[in-house]
Amino acid sequence: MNIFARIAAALDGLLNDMVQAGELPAGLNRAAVTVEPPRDPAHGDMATNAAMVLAKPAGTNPRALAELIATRLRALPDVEAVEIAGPGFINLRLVRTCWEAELAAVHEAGENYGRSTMGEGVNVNIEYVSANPTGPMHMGHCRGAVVGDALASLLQFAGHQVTREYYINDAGGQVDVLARSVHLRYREALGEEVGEVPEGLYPGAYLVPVGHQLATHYGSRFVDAPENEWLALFRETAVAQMMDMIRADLALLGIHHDVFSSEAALQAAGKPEEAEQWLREHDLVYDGVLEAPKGETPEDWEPVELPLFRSTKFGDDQDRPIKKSNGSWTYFGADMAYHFQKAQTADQLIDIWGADHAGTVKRIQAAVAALTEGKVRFDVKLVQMVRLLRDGEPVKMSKRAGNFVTLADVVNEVGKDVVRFTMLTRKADAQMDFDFAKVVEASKDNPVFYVQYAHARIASLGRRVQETFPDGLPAVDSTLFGPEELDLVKQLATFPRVVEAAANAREPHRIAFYLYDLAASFHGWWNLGNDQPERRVIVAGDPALTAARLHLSAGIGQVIRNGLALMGVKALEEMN
RNA sequence: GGCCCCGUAGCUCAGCCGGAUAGAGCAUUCGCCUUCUAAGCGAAUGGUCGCAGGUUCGAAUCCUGCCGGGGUCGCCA
Repeated sequence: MNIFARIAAALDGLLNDMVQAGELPAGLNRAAVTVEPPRDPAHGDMATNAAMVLAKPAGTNPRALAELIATRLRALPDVEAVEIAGPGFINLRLVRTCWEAELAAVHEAGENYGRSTMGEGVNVNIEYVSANPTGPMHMGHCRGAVVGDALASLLQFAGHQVTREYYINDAGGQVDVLARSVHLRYREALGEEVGEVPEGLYPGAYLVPVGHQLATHYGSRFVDAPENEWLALFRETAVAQMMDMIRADLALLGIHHDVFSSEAALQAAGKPEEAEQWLREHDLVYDGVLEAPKGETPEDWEPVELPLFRSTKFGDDQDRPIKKSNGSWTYFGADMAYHFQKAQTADQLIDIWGADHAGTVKRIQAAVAALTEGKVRFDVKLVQMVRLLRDGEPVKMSKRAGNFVTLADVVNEVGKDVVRFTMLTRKADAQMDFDFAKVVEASKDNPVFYVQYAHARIASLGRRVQETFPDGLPAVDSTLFGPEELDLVKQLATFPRVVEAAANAREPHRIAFYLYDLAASFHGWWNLGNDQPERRVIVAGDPALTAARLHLSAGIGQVIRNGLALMGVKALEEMN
């Protein structure tokens, strides 16, 4: 239990005592009562809003109630001072041994410091990436991949059972296009002059080897054969190889999914039919005709009767077709069944989507709400687009000739850790720029560098201290800490809170911001030693002080490593 | 036209399930250092939190309506 939760629990117990003593009515809802660090550290170590929240339902005023609570808080052994301020805040200051103990707890827990049981083992399925298996990963997929993966790690660390899943869209028209593109490369491999790849087919050279392989394997038997004889075979072969490429690309980023689900397999197993039947029985699917979209009507608009899901019952603007007029499933129809399937084994679902699919969020949430009867928490996290820049100039990309920036290109240029960290330096639903020059810049305004630099400085201490104190150091005496050192410990102590809050909000970027703040505090502390050698971590001639400061530094390093681990970034031992 | 996201300092962005004088980096200005604890350090200036209402003891945060930017819009994935 972290230090804030511990004080919150003590407060809760003390409120119970007040009920017993008749100072508070029984049965008050305490859900809104918080214990958190105040915005201004001058107010103390922690603040609670208990008096303000409970005063009205208790029929008293905040200041009077605060007095009663404060009296009991003062009796707690961890509490050094209590003050009432503003409209009824209760500010408390903890005894310093609390913080000394917290630093010890960082060392004791090590890589587990910050781990939480908040998730209570709840089973969360998080689906991310799910790029179409028609080519290598490009930068458009990158952000969602990193955000999804970091969120998965974060939820795990916060006590959830996490499944990382990838949905392979191997059943739609695009994979047929892929198969036809491969057929062209297959003919090419057999010596045919194919010239320029026709419009509408995938031009990328990455399909050449697939064509070669098919040519080697099957010879010329499919060259002039009708499409129905080779389409499925070519499609499956191509998809399998594209997925190998995608897995390799993801591996470059350190991403490994637990489950790969195939849309084709889902359909072959009759899952969409099952979902449809269940929905029809509950009058949530009916056969109907949609109105033409408002605004401009498409020229080729023809009213058709289709099986429609009543998503309007769940807040969508329009009911949505689950099958096309040719009888095959729409993407939504299959996706609905897919989510239904995921909900069989998971307590909560999360999808990470590109913002270009924002328009379809309501219908899938409606479908999940319908099929699970509202029992499964389901979040769709939208990840906004990333603009690629080189020295401030937008990187030109044309889809033609496969001239797009691939994920592999970027990772090879700036490195996995830089890509991952940078993708987490904005909240997911805000657009961001990725400038090749800036992300590798060695300066204070590059958070990647700044955090890594802090860790490298700490790591350097371990190497250097042996030169200064070859005979070793005495045991740690944390009573030697001054206010600056204690402030750093207090900042470390908020890490478990940040983890829980970030997991709860499904916002992994908060870890990155926390680490940046922590690094900034560390650098500030470190810089005190610039003009005052006695303020350095390693103080020649003072082994006791050195031991204490080294202990704190190592604690900071530990928390930085733990945060970076959640982001999937390796901490550097030295800068190069 | 509908829907979704965003709108906070000159710029790029944080702001934790509403909380006490709204934060950081860059830029600007002013000092310091020119170092071997490495690619600077310290400080100051700077904001009607897009606008207008509403809910609340209390709103950048929640609700409604506008304005501006981006995205998306029948059976594509």
